[in-house]
Amino acid sequence: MSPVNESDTRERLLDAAEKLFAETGIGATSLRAVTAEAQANLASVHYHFGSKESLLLEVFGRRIKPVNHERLERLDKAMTDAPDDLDAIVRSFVAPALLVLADPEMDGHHVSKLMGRFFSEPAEIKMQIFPLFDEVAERFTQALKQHLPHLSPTELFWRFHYMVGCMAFSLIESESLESRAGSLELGHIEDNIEGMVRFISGGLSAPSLQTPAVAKEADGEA
Amino acid sequence: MSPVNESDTRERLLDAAEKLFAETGIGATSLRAVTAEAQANLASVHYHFGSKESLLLEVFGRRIKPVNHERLERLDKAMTDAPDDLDAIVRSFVAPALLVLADPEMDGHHVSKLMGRFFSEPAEIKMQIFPLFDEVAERFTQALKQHLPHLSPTELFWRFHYMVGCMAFSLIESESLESRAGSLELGHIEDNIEGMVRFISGGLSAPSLQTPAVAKEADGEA
DNA sequence: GTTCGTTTAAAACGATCGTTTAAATCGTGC
DNA sequence: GCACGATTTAAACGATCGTTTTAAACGAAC
Repeated sequence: MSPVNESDTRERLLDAAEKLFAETGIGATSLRAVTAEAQANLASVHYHFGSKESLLLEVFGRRIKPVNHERLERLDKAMTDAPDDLDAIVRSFVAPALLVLADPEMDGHHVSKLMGRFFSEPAEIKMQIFPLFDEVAERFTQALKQHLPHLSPTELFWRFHYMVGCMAFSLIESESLESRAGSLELGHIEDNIEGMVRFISGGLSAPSLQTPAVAKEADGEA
Repeated sequence: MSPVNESDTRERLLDAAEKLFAETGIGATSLRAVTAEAQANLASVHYHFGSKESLLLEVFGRRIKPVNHERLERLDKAMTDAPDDLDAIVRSFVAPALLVLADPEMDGHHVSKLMGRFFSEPAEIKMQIFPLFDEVAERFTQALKQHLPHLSPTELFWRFHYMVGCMAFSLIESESLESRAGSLELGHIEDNIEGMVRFISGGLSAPSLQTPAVAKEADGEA
C-alpha cells in the first residue's frame, strides 16, 4: 500500500536478530549489535517492531509457525494413508523440526540454538510463545490416543512430553553432541530421524504403569 | 584455617544467586540484586568468587555434583544387585535428578529452572560445566552397552542422549507442564519417575535400525 | 593491647544498555 | 514542482551494569 517500500530493512533486522540471539544470547545481544549486523539504524528496531521484546516474539514466531504447519499437514496425511502406523505419527512430529537443521534456506544451526534460548526466557515471554504450539499438542495427543487407548490421560500427557523432550534436546544440543561424539561418526540428520522415531515409538508403546502386571512379551495367559 | 570465619556470606551469595538466576535469568540478574538478596555488600561477590562468571560456575557445580555422585552410587548398586534389570540402570540415572525437585532441603523449582538456563549459556561457560558429566556419561554408556549389545556405538550414543533429553526436558519444563496440564491430575513426581523409566526403557530396547528386518514381536521365523 | 590477615563497607569508574526525540531523506500522487 | 506520509538518521536521555579502589571493621595470635 501507499509508498510501497516493503521495507526489507525489517527482514534484515529479523535475520540479524535471529543470528545474534542464537549465537550470543538474547539478553546479551544489544540492539546496537543487531542494527549494526543488519546495516540499519539503531532506531529502526523501535520503528518496525516497537521494542526488543516484540522483535524477539517475531523472531521466534517466524520459525515456529511453518514447522508446526508442516507437522499438521504430515499428520493429516499419515492418519489417512497409514492409520495404523504409530511410527508415521511420531515421524510427522519429529521430522519437520529436524529437517530445519538440514535446510540450507534458513541456517539450521541458528534456528536450533535459538530454540534453546527459549527455555531461558522469562515466563511472560514464554506465555506468548506457547499458544503457537497449542494446536499441534492437541492434534497429536488425539492421534496418539487412538493408538494407545490403554493409557490414562495422565500417562498420555507425560509420554507426549517425553517425545517433545527427546526431540527438543536433540535439536538444542545437536551442535554440542556432534562436537562431543569423539571418534563416532554420527551420520546425517536425516538418517537419525528414523533412529529417533524408533526410540520414541518404543517409549510410547511401553507397557502402562496402570496395568502393572502385564508381561512385556504381552501374549501370555490371563 | 587461620581466623576461621567459614564466611556464611559466601553461602548466602550462592543461595541468592541461584534463586535469582533461576527466577530472573542469568544475564538479567545483576550482582546488585544478588548482594541485596543475600544482604551482603556489592563487592563481596568479587571478593569471594572473583567475577560473576566464577560465581555462576559455583552455583551450577554445587547442584550438579551431588546428583551425579548419587547416580554413580546407584548404578554400582544396580549393577551388583540386579545385573539383568535395564529399568534399574535407567532409574539410577533418572531418579537422583527428579528427586531434587521433591527435596525440601534445596528448593527444587529453583534448581530445575536453573538447569534450563544452562542451555542458553555461551559456549565458553558450557565447556566448563560439561566435564562434570563426563564420568556419568561414560559409566552409564558402558552399562547400557551390556544390556543392548546389538546396538552400534552410534545408536547407543544417540539413545543415551534421548534418555538425557527426556529427563532434562521434564526437569526444565516441570513447572510449565504442571500449569498447562489443564484438568489433569499429574500426581507426585515420585510416581512419575517410574513412568519415565518405562518410557525410556521402552525406547532404549526398541529394535535397532541396523538390523532393519527384525519384526517387533521378535520371535518369528527367520 | 597491639598486630596482622580476613572480611565487609561505601563510593566511584567507565561502559553499555533500551528508548526517545527531532530533524533529514526518500518515494510517490497530484 | 510541491506536498505528504513512510522511512531513516544522528544525537541524546536516564538508568544500570560489572568491576575497581580505598578504607573501615572484625577476630584470632602473641
